Amino acid sequence: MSEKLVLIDGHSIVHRAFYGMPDLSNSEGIHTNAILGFLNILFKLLDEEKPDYLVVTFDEHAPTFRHEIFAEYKGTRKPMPEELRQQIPILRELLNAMKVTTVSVPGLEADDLMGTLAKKAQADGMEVSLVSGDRDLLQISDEHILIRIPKTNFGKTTIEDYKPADVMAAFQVTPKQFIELKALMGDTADNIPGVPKIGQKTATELMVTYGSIDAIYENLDNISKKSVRETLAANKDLADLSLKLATIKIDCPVELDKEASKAEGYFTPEAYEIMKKLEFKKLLDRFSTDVTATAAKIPEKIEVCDSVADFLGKLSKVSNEEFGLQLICENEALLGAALCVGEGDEVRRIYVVDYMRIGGLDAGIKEITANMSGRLYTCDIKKQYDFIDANDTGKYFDTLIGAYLVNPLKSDYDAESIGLEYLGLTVPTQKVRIGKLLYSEALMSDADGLMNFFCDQAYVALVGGKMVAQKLAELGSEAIMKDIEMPLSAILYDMEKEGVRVDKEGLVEFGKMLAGRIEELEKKIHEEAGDDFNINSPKQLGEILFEKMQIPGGKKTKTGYSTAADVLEKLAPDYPFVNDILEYRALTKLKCTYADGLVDYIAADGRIHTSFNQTITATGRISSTEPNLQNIPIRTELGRELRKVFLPKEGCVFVDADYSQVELRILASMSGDAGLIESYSMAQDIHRITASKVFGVPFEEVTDELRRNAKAVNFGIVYGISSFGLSQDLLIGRKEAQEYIEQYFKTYPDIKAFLDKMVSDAKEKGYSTTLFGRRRPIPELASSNFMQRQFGERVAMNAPIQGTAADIMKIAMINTYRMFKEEGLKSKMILQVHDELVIETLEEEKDKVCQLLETAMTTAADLAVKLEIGLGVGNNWYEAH
DNA sequence: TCAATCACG
DNA sequence: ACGTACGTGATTGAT
Repeated sequence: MSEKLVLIDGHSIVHRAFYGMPDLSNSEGIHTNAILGFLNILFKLLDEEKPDYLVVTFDEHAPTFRHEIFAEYKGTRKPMPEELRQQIPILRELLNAMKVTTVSVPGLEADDLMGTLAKKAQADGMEVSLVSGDRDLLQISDEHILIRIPKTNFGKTTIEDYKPADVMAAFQVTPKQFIELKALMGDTADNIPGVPKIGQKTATELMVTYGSIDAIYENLDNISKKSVRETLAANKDLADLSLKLATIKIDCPVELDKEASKAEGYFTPEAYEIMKKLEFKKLLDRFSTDVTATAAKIPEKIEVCDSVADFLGKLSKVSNEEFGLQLICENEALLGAALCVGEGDEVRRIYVVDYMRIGGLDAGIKEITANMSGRLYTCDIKKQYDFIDANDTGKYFDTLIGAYLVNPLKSDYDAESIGLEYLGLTVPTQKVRIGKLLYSEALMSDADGLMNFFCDQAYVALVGGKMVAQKLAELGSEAIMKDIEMPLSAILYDMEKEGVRVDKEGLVEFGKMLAGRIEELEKKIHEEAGDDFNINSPKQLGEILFEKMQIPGGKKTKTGYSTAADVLEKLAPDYPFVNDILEYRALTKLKCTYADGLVDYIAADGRIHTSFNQTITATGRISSTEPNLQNIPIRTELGRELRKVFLPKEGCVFVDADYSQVELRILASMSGDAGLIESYSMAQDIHRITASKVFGVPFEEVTDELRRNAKAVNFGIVYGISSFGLSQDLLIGRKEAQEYIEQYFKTYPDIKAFLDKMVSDAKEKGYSTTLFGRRRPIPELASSNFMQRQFGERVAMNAPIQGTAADIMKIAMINTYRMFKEEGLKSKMILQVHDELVIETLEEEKDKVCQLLETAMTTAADLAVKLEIGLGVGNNWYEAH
């Protein structure tokens, strides 16, 4: 079998990758999307083709023969975006480290190098794949030269392949003719203004008829269409020039160095280091363990205790110093523990199992943590509070939460990513260590894997945790960690454990009721459409609406028609059918996500135990998953009914407390705008008074519509307002929206100044800050892309406000928790919905609870405006809110 | 696994 | 000339 060579056009592929991949950077802010996209394409090619040789070509910054014959050559090209420019030297360095042969010759373009190498290799009897983003290369296509053009869209890569026959099929011309076709169309002379062009259709026709540019000019008189004839006649020189520019040289002075270009051995330690720095986690898996072994390593030795007492003794001994502790918890049982102590070369790892659960490990650890005065580092403490005393959380440091505070934008916070980022360690994942086994199963069948997994975690918790703690100190975020996040972790643990009681029968009943109506609607919709299509498929629905039924209001999304609610709502008045769709959507949502969906989460105790996640959001809010209890319907009456199935336990009621316009109050206070502050002291209804001031109407004469508009502007301000966004929301013209905004800023001038300052500060520093010092980096502000930058600006306006609101609610929760404890109440916080708290309380405690909530929540922050709350009491969530 | 949709603050 | 409100999570259909 003949040998195979893959040739890659470095510059064109890296460009493709850059524009096709979503923006991406590592934690140091180095953009990496083009590099990653390039590597994805490279490895896909290697996997697919398994070539014998690989060469990547690059252009050099030097004039080429094309510049000599045509001075303006590529002269007016758009400059390369800074984000891309930075990545190219890194990519070349990486390719070097991977021992990939890169060829670049000053004065020669990548195209020419590739053309020459390809033709020579073919002459030597090789099969060649030539990979480029540039169609000009199609002229090189030959019997043994396959041209491959990759397309990357949002990280997904597909490749178009061209042999001469495919060129023929696609363009009706041979590879040789293809370049003449391009020359005829003036493609290569793009930069010369004022050149009339011949369209692809005409050019193809001419080429098919006459075969070459020369032949066309010989037959100029036979061309019937006058305009074409004249254009051709007037531009003969240009066509020749175009042809010269676009013809790829196949006689450059380069040779394939077979020895150096062997397609193997890319996964070198040097490459590993670079990819690690770039945080290409998926690619790191491709390196064999002997390569990763040369990288930084966790000390291997583990001291296994043969008795629980021995372990507890050792733990007790270090409990007044800093130590890492990772508990093996499963189903409220403690199966074992890993301890990490010491510093530098003296780091020790100590391990114990208590799988029979007779050693008293659980009680021992609880007692030691209750009395310790050192600092406990761990990964994900919330999962371990069953066995860690929670009376004083200030002495605990959850390394994952710490890393989140350092940078809340990362996608995951686990020992692997923290180990990599802070220690340069490749920590094997749980899957690598014990596969899909449960801890209890691993204990029996892969005890070593389990031990290594937990000892690694304890190591990262301690050694990585110290790095994280140091970073937090540098950022001035220690207080947020110690006073807010760590105490909160224990509260969230309690809330999850407590859960919320849900009426299963009620939920099932609600689902059944919806099912009937849904079935009717489905039948009706299918009848009206004359087609049993899948209403849940936006693709099918779009085709029915905008093609079959010819409803105007066409395209929007990449993949076809938009059938989103805001589009359909505009059509609904004219088409009752569309209304049925909207109702169908609303009902199926209620049934699938809520009625049916929630039933599956009701535990044996009749309650739903959601997870409150502390390391997800960019702004500092918490999130709720499995199930999400922060998006239970309320905006429509039918949806709101669902809240009647959320019940307090026997003998209890719900007390529901929510902040009143907390974000707007924060805005008023942080900006110090006297007008807005005064508005809050003047009246209860902030939207009405805003309308009165902004639109210059006496307070009593503010119409509902004016109030609605003012409310929308208030919201918009908090989101980082744009006239477009406001116009969409209010269904008004952009100009009108712009006037509202201007009027608003005129009324409250300090708001405008404040928002501007938030943006300029964030631009300067690269991050925004809440009132309590929580940071959010905003890398988009440095983007060369206008859209990205504008997004960054809106984020810079919103993040301090939303983030401060999150801080305040967290503080309020901590206040509440402590007050309940001090007062000896049995009441439990069970839900948090960003600005709302739900308490399950004994009937006799409810007045006290209301009073405490009022204090806890309104004193959480000292603002220039009062913090106010709304209180409700009820026998279910519907009634209480 | 992703895109589209829609539920909440 | 672009295409846009901020922050989440679950479900569905299509790939």
